Amino acid sequence: MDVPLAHLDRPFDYLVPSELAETAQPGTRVRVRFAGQLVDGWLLERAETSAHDGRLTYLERLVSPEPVLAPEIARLARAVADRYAGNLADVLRLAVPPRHARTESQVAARPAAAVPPSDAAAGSRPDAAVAPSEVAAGSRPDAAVAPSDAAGAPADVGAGPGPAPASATRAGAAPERADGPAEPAGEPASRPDHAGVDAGPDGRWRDYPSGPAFLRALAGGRAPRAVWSALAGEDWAARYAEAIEATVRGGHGALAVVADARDLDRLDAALTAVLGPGRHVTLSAALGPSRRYRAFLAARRGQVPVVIGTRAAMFAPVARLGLVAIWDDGDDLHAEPRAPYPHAREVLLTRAQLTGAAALVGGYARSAEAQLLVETGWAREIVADRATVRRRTPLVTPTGDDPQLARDPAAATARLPSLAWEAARAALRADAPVLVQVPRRGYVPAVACVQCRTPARCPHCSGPLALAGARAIPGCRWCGRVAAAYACPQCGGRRLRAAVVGARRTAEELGRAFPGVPVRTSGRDEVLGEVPGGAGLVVATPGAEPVTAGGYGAVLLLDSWALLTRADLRAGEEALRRWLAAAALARPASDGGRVVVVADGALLPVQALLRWDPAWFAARELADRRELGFPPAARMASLTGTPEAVADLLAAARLPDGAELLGPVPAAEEQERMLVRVPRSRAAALAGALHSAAGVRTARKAAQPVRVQVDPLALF
DNA sequence: TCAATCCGTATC
DNA sequence: ATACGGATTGAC
Repeated sequence: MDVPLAHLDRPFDYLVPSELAETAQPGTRVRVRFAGQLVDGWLLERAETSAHDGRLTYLERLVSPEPVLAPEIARLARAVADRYAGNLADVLRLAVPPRHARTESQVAARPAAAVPPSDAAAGSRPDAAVAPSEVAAGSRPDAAVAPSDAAGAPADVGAGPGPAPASATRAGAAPERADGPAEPAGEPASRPDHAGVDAGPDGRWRDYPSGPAFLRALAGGRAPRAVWSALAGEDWAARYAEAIEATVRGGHGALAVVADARDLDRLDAALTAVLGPGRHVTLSAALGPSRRYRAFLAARRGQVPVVIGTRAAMFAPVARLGLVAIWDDGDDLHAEPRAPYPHAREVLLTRAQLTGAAALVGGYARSAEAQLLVETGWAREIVADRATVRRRTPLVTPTGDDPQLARDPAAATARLPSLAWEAARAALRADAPVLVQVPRRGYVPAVACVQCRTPARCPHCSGPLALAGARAIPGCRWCGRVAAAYACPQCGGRRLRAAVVGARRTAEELGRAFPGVPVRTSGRDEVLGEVPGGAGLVVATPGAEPVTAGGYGAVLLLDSWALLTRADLRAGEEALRRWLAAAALARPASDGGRVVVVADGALLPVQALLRWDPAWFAARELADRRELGFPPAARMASLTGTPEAVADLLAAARLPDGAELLGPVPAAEEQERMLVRVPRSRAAALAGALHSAAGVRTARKAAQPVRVQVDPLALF
């Protein structure tokens, strides 16, 4: 029922009129009379009986005979709704693009060319849909629309779709052993090429000891699950294309999600090179309604075995799904901003869990969530050995805590430390391009110790301290306590200051520091995909770094201070993710590739960059989060609304044992925000409790809404 | 005692 | 939204 009210978030039974007996199949859109109104709905299941004792009404009409909602997706949507304390209707709105009638009739159902027939059993589920119901349809219109338990209530999966080691181990899905030898040890000291696909079935997965085994498992139709740390200079899109190709060769379909249009273009090109044209579709919100629906239909009808896209594709139907993949899962674009705010990584992992598909979570960096997958044994890591890492990695140097500015006056005005200036000059002399990464402005400035720059955290709850306006007394953004007598735990310092980002001007100033060198910028307004080799400066904001054919001679990471002091739980992780993404575009040290990061080399994220060891950092990060009780070690939900509404919801909620309330802190005007924290083992119970409580309120027609967000991207 | 009305709740 | 049931109220 397309009614986003929590207390109506369940199936309702309707009679199927005999003229719709054939066409009203599960997965179709229908119109029904509900509480005196005509509303849209989903036909979830046909059944011969109904548990409802009241009188049943007939379906009003069939919107279209196209069964757009695949059974697998119906189950997935229910699981996602449950995980995020949301409604099925909301998730289905995200999962199935709006119907485009003209497209639907234009694109007459061609015979499925790509993949062996499949569908209801998408993947390998024996228990998918119950009661297809012929009988009811033919004779009397007494069939019912009822998904009820079949698709609904995913057995309490403990922590939900996330890593739940116990339930994760299935015969077919056991992570492929990272078998040791076999692969060429004497890899020639060849440069990582920044373009091009290697010959051989394993492609360049050979650079990772367990890589070939992963590909073999995919090609063998098995379901390995991997967290992949890409080497510097890695052509990740080609590797993804190879993994997808292996999956298709193994007789399955694949789905890959990337963060933005640029990554999508790259993957699209790589996939076309490997699979040939017409074997995949791309799905993104940017396509527009008609093309989006067309691509969706092609996938739904099984005409292509592979779907790639941005997060709009995370629910895409894929016949015989054999692999779900996500690249750079730490990018916050993977978080859906519409209710119930699901994250692409979690959705894809849920799909892997539900269908027994393989999973690939890759990036130059590793998120704490990915680390959790590794540590719980849900997935195996695919990493290169240290010797290979060293061979591929540029030379990374920190400028130290108090960077000495370059002597050159022009460089000094650009706030360029001498180390950075020299690295850039050397690269330009060698006729190599130089990448300069500067943070975008607009970050909420956190406060940190003036002396040692340690970010200031609340002594009570470890939340971030902030200076509200001109007021000199810092307060906690989580629990609202005022930290009047704050003393830095590191150095005892008592003075705090806000981090201020000055970014844009740097770009212009850089041009002056290197007269005669062409300067290009890539950022929000205009994102460059690729720049030519040869001497030149490229100033880019994080995420907008163009690639260049031979790799950059030098990469400068400026104003890292602003990244590191963001008022965000993930500041360190995010800084490292952005640095690695930029540094990965540099040539290896053996080719003179250099990276200069303007930061203190003692800081953990900087250390991780120097060593090029994202796994090590992720392990530290996850350990910290465990200690502090932060996600993903704990599960959190935020409740936002007027104080009365939030209190009302909490009063109605039967929170699980051990639930902790943090806050309130002021949110938008007249609004406040509460955080609820539970151990991971209570995650499902928390979501259930919040959803029921929301149901109590919608049933009562409470006027003031409360926004419930499980795993909010930003905790403050 | 009965009907008009109010309120809360369910909605196939 | 609207329809319904049960409780409440007020007039006969």
